[in-house]
Amino acid sequence: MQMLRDYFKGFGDISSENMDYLLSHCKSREVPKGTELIKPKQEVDSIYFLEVGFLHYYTYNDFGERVTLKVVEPNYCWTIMDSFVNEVPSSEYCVALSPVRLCELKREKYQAIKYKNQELGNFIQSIVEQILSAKVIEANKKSKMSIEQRYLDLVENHTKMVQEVPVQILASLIGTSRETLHRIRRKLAAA
Amino acid sequence: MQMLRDYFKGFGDISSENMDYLLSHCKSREVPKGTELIKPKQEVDSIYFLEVGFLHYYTYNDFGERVTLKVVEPNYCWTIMDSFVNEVPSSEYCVALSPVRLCELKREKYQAIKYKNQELGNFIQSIVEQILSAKVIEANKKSKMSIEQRYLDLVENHTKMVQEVPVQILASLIGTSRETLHRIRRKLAAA
DNA sequence: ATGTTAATGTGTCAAATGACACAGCTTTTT
DNA sequence: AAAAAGCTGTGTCATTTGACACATTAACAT
Repeated sequence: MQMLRDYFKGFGDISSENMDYLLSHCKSREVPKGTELIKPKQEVDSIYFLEVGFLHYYTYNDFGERVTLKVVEPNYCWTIMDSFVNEVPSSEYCVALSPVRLCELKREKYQAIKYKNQELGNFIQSIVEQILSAKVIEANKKSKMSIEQRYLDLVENHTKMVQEVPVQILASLIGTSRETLHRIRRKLAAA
Repeated sequence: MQMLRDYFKGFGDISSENMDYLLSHCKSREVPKGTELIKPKQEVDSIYFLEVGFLHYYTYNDFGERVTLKVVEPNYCWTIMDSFVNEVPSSEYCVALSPVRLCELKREKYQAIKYKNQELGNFIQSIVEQILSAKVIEANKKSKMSIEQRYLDLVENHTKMVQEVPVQILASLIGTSRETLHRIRRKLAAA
């Protein structure tokens, strides 16, 4: 749980009682490689915090191609937002790409934390605001980068992901085919 | 203000006193076409709600090309998240594409509302959660759609925007060149 | 009203991309 | 251990795209 504790700390100060209360509602869990954590039609009622390994969050487009929406890496908090917030079934998949350890926070627990006391309410509010801000920054950054720049960004800022996740998944993540990503890698290796 | 009132109502129920309190902190404002609402280096300390007209939110990439990040349309709540949340200068532009009427909510007012009472605090929290959810859904949708599908989506769900906003801006918004968008339009017109 | 700037439509051409096809490896399954 | 399944590297080729150039039209400023 130390990793999650540090993650929370990054969002601001909070009393140690409240921090312990928060952490006591999160349950650690091990998931073997290949596990389908989430399938379409399933209701997602948890937020996940990844400690070890990688998750593949993906869906299919109208042409039947698999599209990677996100590769979740350690020290990242993730859920299927639509399903979690609006209490509707997921239409997407999430599979463990490697042996994974994660912390799970159930919706009821999340709600309980929000209303436990003022400090916790404000703390959660602040986290959600900061995550929203990060999402918008990420989307804007993606919009202005070329495919090659997106790959370089992965290499630089997500080195372990590039090493451990299949190239086809990375290609889809940055919005191209595995062949084109391969050409980019070949070009970069030559330089 | 009626438009903003209805917008808030869409996020859930709230007492009429609190609704009035909320609205009393928002200031309506008219902005002529071409106004640079926001420039780089400027600190953005407001949230904007658009009532009439269109805003062009854009930046420049490393190749010096202008990239449209968002076309803000009526009944939409918008700000430069990074600047607003983290209190840093903007690195992006926002210009009125047409005569605009908007409501402005300053950061201090926003903070005051959050802490005014429990119901307002929860209400704001719920809005931020729902906006976060919408952002993620939007980004995922974009990831799985082709350029042509994105354009068709604009035609279907943002008809007025397609009519009033220059094609080059729309092209950039959906992630292509104006020539390619033109080809798509020609093809669709033929069918 | 008139010159100026911005936006649009269109054609050509070179470059980038995706679709296939297949061989070589690695990992998983039986 | 053998078979199957999945991932990777690579070449060819047709298609798509972006870059450029330029004519036409619309919007704006003086």
